[in-house]
Amino acid sequence: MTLKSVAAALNVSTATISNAFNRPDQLSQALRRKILTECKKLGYHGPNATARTLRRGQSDAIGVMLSDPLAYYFTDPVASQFLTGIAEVLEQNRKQLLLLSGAESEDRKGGIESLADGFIVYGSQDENQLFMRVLETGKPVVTVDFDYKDYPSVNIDNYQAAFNIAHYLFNSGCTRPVVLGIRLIDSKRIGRIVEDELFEERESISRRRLNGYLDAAKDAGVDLPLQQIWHIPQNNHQLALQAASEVLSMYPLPDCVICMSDVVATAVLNVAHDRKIRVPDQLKVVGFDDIPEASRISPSLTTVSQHSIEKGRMAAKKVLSGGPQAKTKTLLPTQLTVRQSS
Amino acid sequence: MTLKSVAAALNVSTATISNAFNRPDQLSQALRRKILTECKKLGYHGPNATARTLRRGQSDAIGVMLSDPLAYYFTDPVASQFLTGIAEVLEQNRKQLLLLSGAESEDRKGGIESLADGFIVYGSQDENQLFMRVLETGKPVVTVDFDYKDYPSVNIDNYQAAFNIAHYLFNSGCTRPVVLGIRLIDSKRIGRIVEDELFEERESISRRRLNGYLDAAKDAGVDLPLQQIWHIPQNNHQLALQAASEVLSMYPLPDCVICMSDVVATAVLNVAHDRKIRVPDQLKVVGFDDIPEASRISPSLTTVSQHSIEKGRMAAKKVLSGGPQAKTKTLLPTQLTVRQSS
DNA sequence: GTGAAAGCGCTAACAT
DNA sequence: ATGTTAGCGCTTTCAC
Repeated sequence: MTLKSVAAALNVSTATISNAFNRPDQLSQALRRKILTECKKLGYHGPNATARTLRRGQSDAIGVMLSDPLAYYFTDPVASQFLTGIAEVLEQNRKQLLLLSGAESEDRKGGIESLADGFIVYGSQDENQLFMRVLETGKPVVTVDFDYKDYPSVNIDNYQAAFNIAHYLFNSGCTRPVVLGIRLIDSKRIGRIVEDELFEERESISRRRLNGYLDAAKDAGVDLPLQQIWHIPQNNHQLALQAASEVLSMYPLPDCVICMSDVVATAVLNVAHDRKIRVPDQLKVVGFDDIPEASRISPSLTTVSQHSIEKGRMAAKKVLSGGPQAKTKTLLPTQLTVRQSS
Repeated sequence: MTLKSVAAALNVSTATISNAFNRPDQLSQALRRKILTECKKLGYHGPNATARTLRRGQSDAIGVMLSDPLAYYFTDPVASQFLTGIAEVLEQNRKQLLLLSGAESEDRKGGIESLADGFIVYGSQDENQLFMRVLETGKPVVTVDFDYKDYPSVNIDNYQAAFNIAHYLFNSGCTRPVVLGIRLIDSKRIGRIVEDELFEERESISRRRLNGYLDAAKDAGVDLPLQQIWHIPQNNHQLALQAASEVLSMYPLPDCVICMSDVVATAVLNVAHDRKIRVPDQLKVVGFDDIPEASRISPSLTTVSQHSIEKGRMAAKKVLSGGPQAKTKTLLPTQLTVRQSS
């Protein structure tokens, strides 16, 4: 069933069939209705999407690109919320959502850029080839959680938010903090940071947050030496449990654990619970993100609320409206949300 | 940059460029290497995916179709795990993942079927037009969590699993159960089921689970009348909280709440915690699915473990290997996982 | 080992 | 209001 065969069957030209589907004003109501009815009868459900895309040079799809493997999109609560926001807006605008992985294997990525009309790129893409290629297409690109040149972006102020929550903590009397960081260095191991590892100054989210914590400590006169800073290679509960387990074996116990994500913080809460460490009496715990579980868990989690769904919506709106007002860099607000864990 | 223009620039035919990318054996090593190098220099990153798809009639993408809006994919923990499993297998096999919503608006869905080489259809699709169209394509289709004619499928035995967990509960002395069901009837309201509403006998997951609970009750001589059965229109924490709140206001309190999902069960646990109802002493709570949060929450949740990730993997493997051994209906095992909440 | 050419299914400019 | 036609970028058969 192709447009052509349908045209033949109905004794009209292909253009007319095409118009019946795409430009109702180009033919009489009567004819259009008749065509549509016949098509349904024949089992023709509209123009082939691929051919249409090729011809129009437009796919009605927006690509969302992450540097991690695809599975991460579904596993991480923050990524999930972000995607929820995107999906919502795209659906309203009748666009398809194409999930792209920057970790795509070298040979597989050929020509993928042409499948989408615009791209939302989530998370830093140093050296990612696919990202560079996407930029070359000249199609709308919005970066999220990082900045690239003059491209529009959606971000939060990671430094300030981190500063604020640490500041709050140090103000409530914490003096022996531990920081649980994510991807602070390029290593698969879990553990303390060693001096020179932190040397390379990348502009990652983690680094910004760390700087916020560090400055807040300095401000408050709290000692936060390198060996109190831990690295977890990925934001994942399993790994976080392991790190938490080690951290809560320290003697003396820290009086607070500052986590770079709620996923990590919930793991700390779990371990503390198992070991009968009382939160917040003996130990305060704070996270970052405000994922849904943060308010459900007991004790509920003090954290930095960032509206990840809104981030997704915002990013989607920006790619869709290629207009100049969308060419801006947006900084979404965050908020310190104090709950039971501190 | 098109294959043609590259061919012109390098003074070879388009076929040769195409071969350089797709069939290394069709030209000399030397020439191929040279072409590839030149292409990189010119900024040509491989054949346009759309044109390639059109010409080959193959997209290297697998469509995953859900009856709910796209956002649901990312919001529901079970769907997320399922997708994680799919993504894993597809990535290994270098296929793209195309998220499709059965709730696609009428006019938007034209020709989408052609975008994927095969389909995984998740959750019952009564009357869904897109589903019917997908079937018409003749491409591989795997149904998950429901069956359709002779198509291959991946399922669990919902009846038996539900029977088992209820049986266990009634054996541990519960006599005043409440069931919290999801989409038992076609209504947006939260509340008890009224007699005739349940009349229409659909083959939904919920209905199978309900039948399992009901038969287990009968078996154990426990009274489980219709007015102890509640309906929640969607598997979502918010709605579940509301239902839980009403259920836990009953007097006398039920001695157990049987939930059709862990999302609902965690909501019950939350409300119980707020009201200082002691679980499991005063109230036992069980769920279904075994989502990650089920083992983390306190008290941890007794539930039916189904390996949703494996379900995804299985489904993906089936679509990919169109072979006859994949034409079977698979029933994945489930397991009663007893934890603190009962 | 390499090139010429047909055509995948469609849309849009132009002609009638 | 409807029809004719070129061509989107590619792959593949066939000829050389």
